[in-house]
Amino acid sequence: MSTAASPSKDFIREIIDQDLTTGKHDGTVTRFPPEPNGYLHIGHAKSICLNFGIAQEYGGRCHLRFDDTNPTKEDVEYVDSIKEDIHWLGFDWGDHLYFASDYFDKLYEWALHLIKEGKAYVDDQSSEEMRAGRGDLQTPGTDSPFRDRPVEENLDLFQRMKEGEFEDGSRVLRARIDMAHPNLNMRDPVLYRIVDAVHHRTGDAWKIYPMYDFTHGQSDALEYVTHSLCTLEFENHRPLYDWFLDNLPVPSRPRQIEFSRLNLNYTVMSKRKLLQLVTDGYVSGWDDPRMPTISGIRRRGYPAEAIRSFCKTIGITKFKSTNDIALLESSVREVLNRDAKRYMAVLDPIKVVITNYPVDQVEEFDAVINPEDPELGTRKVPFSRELYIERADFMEDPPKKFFRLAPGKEVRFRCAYFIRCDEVIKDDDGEILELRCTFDPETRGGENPPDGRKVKATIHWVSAPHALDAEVRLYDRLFATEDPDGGDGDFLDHLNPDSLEIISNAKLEPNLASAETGETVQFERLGYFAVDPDSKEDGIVFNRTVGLRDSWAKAKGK
RNA sequence: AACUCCGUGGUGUAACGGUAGCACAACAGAUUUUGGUUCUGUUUGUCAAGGUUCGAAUCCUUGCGGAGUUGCCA
Repeated sequence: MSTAASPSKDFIREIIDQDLTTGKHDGTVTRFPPEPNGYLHIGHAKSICLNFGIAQEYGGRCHLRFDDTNPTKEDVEYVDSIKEDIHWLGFDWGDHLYFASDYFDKLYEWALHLIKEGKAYVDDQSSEEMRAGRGDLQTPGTDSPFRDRPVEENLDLFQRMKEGEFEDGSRVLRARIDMAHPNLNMRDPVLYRIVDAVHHRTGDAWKIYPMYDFTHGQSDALEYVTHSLCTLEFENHRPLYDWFLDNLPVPSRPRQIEFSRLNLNYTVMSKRKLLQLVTDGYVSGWDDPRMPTISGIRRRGYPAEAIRSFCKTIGITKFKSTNDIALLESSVREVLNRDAKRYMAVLDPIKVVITNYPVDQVEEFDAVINPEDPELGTRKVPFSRELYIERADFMEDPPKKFFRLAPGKEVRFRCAYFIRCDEVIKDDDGEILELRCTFDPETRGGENPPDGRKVKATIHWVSAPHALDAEVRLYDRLFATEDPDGGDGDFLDHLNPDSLEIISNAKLEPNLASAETGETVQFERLGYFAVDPDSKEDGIVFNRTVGLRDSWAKAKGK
């Protein structure tokens, strides 16, 4: 369905098309292979949309495989959150949930195979010695003194490594390829290392663990993955990926294809840095709404559909690029404009008293729930003599282009009446306490009056006695500079000190009492706001998802 | 000249030897009971130099620029 919608295909889909037409494959199998050592972020979303998206489009399947070959870093906690995030994004792996650790026996057997073929050996060098022997970018490496160890000795040593006879780090199993290879990954890479740790799935069954390189391609082959899609930094691992497939009796022949990872400006994406933000308390957790994690984005109120459409617009290429956060926000607004219910909320209230409105009278006005979806109908909004409006919607001494309320000026209170400001009441410090205004009964519902009078602005309001109190958390970008990773110094130096502003006395239209946790609504003229899980019975909490486009703010800034 | 990969408006991406297009951003204007939405228009680009060709963003050569790679991480 979506294949017909997109006029052009990325280079990966073109390769798949070709493999299908040439008969190289008669189906398409992809996989998403996270290591369960952290939370997923929007960069992973790109890969998820690619792999699961291809499976959908081609009627194939996409496996979820946890790359759990390093027990010191991994945990089930991450397995669970990763599954949740993928589901939230709208994808499902069906019965195809796998773990690299499922293949430990097979991989061990294949290691023995290489040893017997003279293509792997046990190396007793320390990691320092190995590093020295590897050479560097310019100079070839030198052979390990253990490189020509007899097969029987290798078999014996490797088995004893497995049985836990040796200390961590004392020996490794290496492939016997070429110490002078221009690609460092081919200079006798490590296949197995000794790790004395409890694995979250295999417990203490293993004392040795395979490396990523010795695991990934073989796992793909065992699962009959046809196209193994990964990011660019694995490009120079591909010769090794292929070397294992060439030298092992694998059941199928997957192909690794690399694409460019996602970068976004004004944020960081590396797991290490995100972790530091959490552990050092710069954010409230992995799901802090300012984080680029899937859980953060979700809590912020970004719809999964917007993430998917964003991933579609940025495309798949091999060139390094940095996407503008504005592009993501534009996808978010597009979905939310279509779907979000509208309400009125006042974030920074000033009291307004309608002096000619009866003291105890309350009227209910009909307000459209979503102009993009008229079938949703209308809601009732109470209006009374005392109201709140936004402080920014009143100026005592307005500039020419200011259309909103000012002394002697008239505006429309949305869906209610034309209101004129007569008087400004201030305290001794000159702080505005309230505005005294009058309404025009001939403008009921906000209609233009019979005399043809017009106003230039319509502003939102909340009836004071009916208002719900709420906390609203306003988020801005976490970093003040476009590329916090670039340049000199610590990325933490680029943190935006104003990335969170908490408003504790926001006034909401009473209909908002029924908003559910996780729901994202529009506060008219302000932006989109999502109900935070911190909300309690007696106090609702909103996160600002993203503001509305604001051409007045822009004009004012000039 | 280590090796590999990559260079298209401000950003992201298309054009598969035949009119450089789309989205975001920006800037104008129209509509509007959200300074929202919608609609219209405008500005800005093929890294460079050679070559092949009737014709080059696309093919070739050279140069320039960027990224990745020297974990017993993935």
